[in-house]
Amino acid sequence: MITIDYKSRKPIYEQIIENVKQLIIAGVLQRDEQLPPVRQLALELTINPNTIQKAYAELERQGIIYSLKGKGSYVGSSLHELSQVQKDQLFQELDQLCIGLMRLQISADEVCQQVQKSYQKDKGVGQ
Amino acid sequence: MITIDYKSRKPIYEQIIENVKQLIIAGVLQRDEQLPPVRQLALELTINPNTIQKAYAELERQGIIYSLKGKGSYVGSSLHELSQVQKDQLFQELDQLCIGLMRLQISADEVCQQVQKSYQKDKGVGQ
Amino acid sequence: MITIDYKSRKPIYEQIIENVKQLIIAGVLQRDEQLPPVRQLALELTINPNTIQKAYAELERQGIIYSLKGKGSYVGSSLHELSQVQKDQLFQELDQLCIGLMRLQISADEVCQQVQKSYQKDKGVGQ
Amino acid sequence: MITIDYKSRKPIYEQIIENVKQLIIAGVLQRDEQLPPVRQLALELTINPNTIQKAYAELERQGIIYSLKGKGSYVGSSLHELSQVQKDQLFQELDQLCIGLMRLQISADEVCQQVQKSYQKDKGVGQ
DNA sequence: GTGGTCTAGACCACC
DNA sequence: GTGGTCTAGACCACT
Repeated sequence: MITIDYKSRKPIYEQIIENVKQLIIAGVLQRDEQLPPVRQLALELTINPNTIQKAYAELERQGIIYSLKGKGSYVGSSLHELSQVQKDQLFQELDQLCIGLMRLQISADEVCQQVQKSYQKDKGVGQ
Repeated sequence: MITIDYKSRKPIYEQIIENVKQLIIAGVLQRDEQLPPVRQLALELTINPNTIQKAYAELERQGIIYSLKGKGSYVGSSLHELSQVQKDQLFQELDQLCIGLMRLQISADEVCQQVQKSYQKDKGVGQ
Repeated sequence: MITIDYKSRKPIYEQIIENVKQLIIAGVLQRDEQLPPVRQLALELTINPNTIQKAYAELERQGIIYSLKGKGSYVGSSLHELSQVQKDQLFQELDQLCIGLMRLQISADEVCQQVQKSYQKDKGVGQ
Repeated sequence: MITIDYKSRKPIYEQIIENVKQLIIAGVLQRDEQLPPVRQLALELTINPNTIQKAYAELERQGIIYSLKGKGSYVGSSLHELSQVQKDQLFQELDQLCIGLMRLQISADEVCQQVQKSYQKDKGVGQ
């Protein structure tokens, strides 16, 4: 459900944060549903529990999830414009990327074709 | 000519390397043309000269540029498939981005429109 | 009668212990009087009965109360200097607090005024 | 300059956060002044550097300080109502404390005397 | 078993 | 030398 890119420059704990947010937006994780326990997720991803803990702590600080000591972590309520913020962030990254692509004399059309290809390839992955 | 994103996670010296490569590929910097001196570029970007130095050193190690002690740094000759490698890297990043966008239920078409917009906006910047 | 601060860092079962002790010292709970049954108190405070149980167990270990299987828990006899120990603890906390207040350039007089206000506000609550 | 109460229930990293905030408010740490480096402070307090790091990270997140990789951490600018917030928090703790003190039949006057004593004792410490 | 905190020690990128 | 991230392993409080 949650995938990590170990080669990425983005810290693992931030990747987890992004992942959880997206899963909530996509409706995979519902309101008040329990998140995978820290240790279990650590085992699944073969990552140190502290790293998961850091991600969950930040999610709680943002009001995205809430934690009950000794019980677990759960999807919270304050998710209003989560989706829009995420989208803006990704579109901003896309913008940066396009600057680089332009400099390589790559046409917008070719980029779009590549986008279509990515969508085909990953179809069904996030569902 | 060279732009730095200080908020980016990508190290400054790597941003410089990328920038120089793209400028060479785009033909802005020609063969045997002199690169901006380390100190001057450091002043322009208000960056520590060591950081520029590190970028230039790596570019020389890769054979992209050559340096003449006491004279300056110049665009080298071994640029064969520079372009293709760069393109592959950027397309891979684009791929990662698409995964996130799909999860937000954003259609490939909307992404392509955004790409077109970016191209319009930045037209002429990199030239 | 017993109040819990769920946001407090002090564990719930310790808060209960403190509360019971203070109620005994204040004379609200008399010698050999029955304490609220574990399950009832759990319901009132919407807390896990185990937590109440843990508090009562510790109170019994300290000799403050005694429990009769199948009957209930009762206020015990060994209460000699309970009051003094409690007072010392609270005064120590007060001391810590004053250090922080001093650093904020808040005068002792202003603190005292605040103390008076607290006493006014809570008058009758603990009785 | 920074003091930790190891017996306190309040996590060490939170105590550090409070301490730094108070030092800034009291004017001991000025705008753009460098904070003690993570490792140095860790040595002074004989605390793990990770704990200091956690405190600094949270302070940066709150906009109280800013960090420059490889250079250091510095006092930031967004300190507007820091003082008032801190005061409110401490007064709230004081309020809680008074409730306990009242139950022990300790008069407001006696509490105030104790406050005066604390102020005498710690005079000059925070300066 | 679950989250929260802390220690010890390591590596990386940047200055 | 400095901040940022991560691992490994531990203890505590709560359910």
